[in-house]
Amino acid sequence: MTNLDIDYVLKRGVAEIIVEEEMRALLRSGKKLRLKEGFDPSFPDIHLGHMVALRKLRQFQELGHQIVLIVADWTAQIGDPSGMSVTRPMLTLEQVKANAQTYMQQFFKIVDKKKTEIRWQSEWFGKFTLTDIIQLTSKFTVAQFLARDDFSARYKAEKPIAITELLYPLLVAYDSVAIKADVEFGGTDQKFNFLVGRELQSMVGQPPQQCFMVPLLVGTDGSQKMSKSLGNYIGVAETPEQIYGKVMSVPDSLIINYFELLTDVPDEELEQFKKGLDNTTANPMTLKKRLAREIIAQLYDRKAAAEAEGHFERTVQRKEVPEKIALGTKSGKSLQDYLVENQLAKSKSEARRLIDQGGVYINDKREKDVNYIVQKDDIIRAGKRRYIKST
RNA sequence: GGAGGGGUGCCGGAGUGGUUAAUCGGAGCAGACUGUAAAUCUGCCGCCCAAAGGGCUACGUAGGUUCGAAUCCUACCCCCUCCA
Repeated sequence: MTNLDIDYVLKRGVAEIIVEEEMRALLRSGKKLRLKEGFDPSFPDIHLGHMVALRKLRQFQELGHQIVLIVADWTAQIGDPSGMSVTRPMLTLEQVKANAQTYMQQFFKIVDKKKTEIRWQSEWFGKFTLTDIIQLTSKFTVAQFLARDDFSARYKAEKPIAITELLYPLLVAYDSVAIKADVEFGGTDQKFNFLVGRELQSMVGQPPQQCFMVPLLVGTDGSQKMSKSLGNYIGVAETPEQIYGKVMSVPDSLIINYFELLTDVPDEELEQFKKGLDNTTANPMTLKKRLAREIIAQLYDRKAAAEAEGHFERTVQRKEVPEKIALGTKSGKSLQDYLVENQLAKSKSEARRLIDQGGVYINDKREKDVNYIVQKDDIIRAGKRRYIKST
């Protein structure tokens, strides 16, 4: 991540910059820029989708700029309208603090802590009065807000839009004013919010922020954007083995995209990868292994990446029994009961199905008898890769 | 205040008296195949009984009609849209 040049930072893995020319001018000016990044404490887990923007923050830090991380303890209560999620539970102060803690642990795996300033929304919204809110809301019209993609889509689809949701972009925009942001970072789904921030800043006489948007990363299912609620995510806090495995399970069609957004493998090399995949001279598996290593190396280190790879090769590719196997409960029960007892199956019916379908192995031999009595030190494998050893 | 629409399994969404544990899609799980935990194909996919098979619970909640209800009736709760 050395000799970063501005073109690379502004082009690689970037969806849109508003306004690119102003952005370049700012970078040339030599000013230390304040880069805004918000975080919703109801969702403290960071996944690779977030990592795309965080990597950009990191690059800007290396160019000498300042990150301002905003803990959105107020807007968390509203919920980002783009999520269309159910009404959120109100978080207690302790929960918010705990989540912030968790979040930052993950955040600083990618972003440099020393060049980050942390601010809480409550610093300014805590003092907000009704007058402030009326002033703020009077600056925009309903039509402007309904123009926003997901609002209009929901409106047309006769889906509900809470009034507080209209407030969300305003509050986020005000954050930009409060911290005097020069640039705001996020996914393309944040465009509207960013633009409101930009507009609000100029209304109050601040130079308007630049909007730096990265593409939304597609999740491991290969179709929808990566998100925790869809279950198609790879969390940055997961173990190297988990990350490695999940990266390998990403559809082959996403390989190049992931390299582009999540690694610094040079563009020229990616060009070769692409050619190789197109004319099938490159094996997608090999590329994904590289991809997995690159990602893990950023979140942990090269060594962890190599180890995760070893683990994958042994357990998945060569189907070897892993070195360390969790110990199960006492032997002497029927296999069916034993699976349930050790949570390898949720119910007896499920255990039966698993056995009937040939998904259970005892000491490497498929066991089809649900009444097999589990012996001491049996190594039981349920499904592809869940192992347990009886005691 | 008025009018209308709706609440079904993890999610989406069919079904409007029996043949419905409930079409279908997605997710998930398993198997086969594969240089990948990719793709593809096949199967499973409420719970319980060793099983052929059987039993129990389930379609917002509570009652009712009926030999039989997710489907009909009554009350209640909740959600959405439109008009004002």
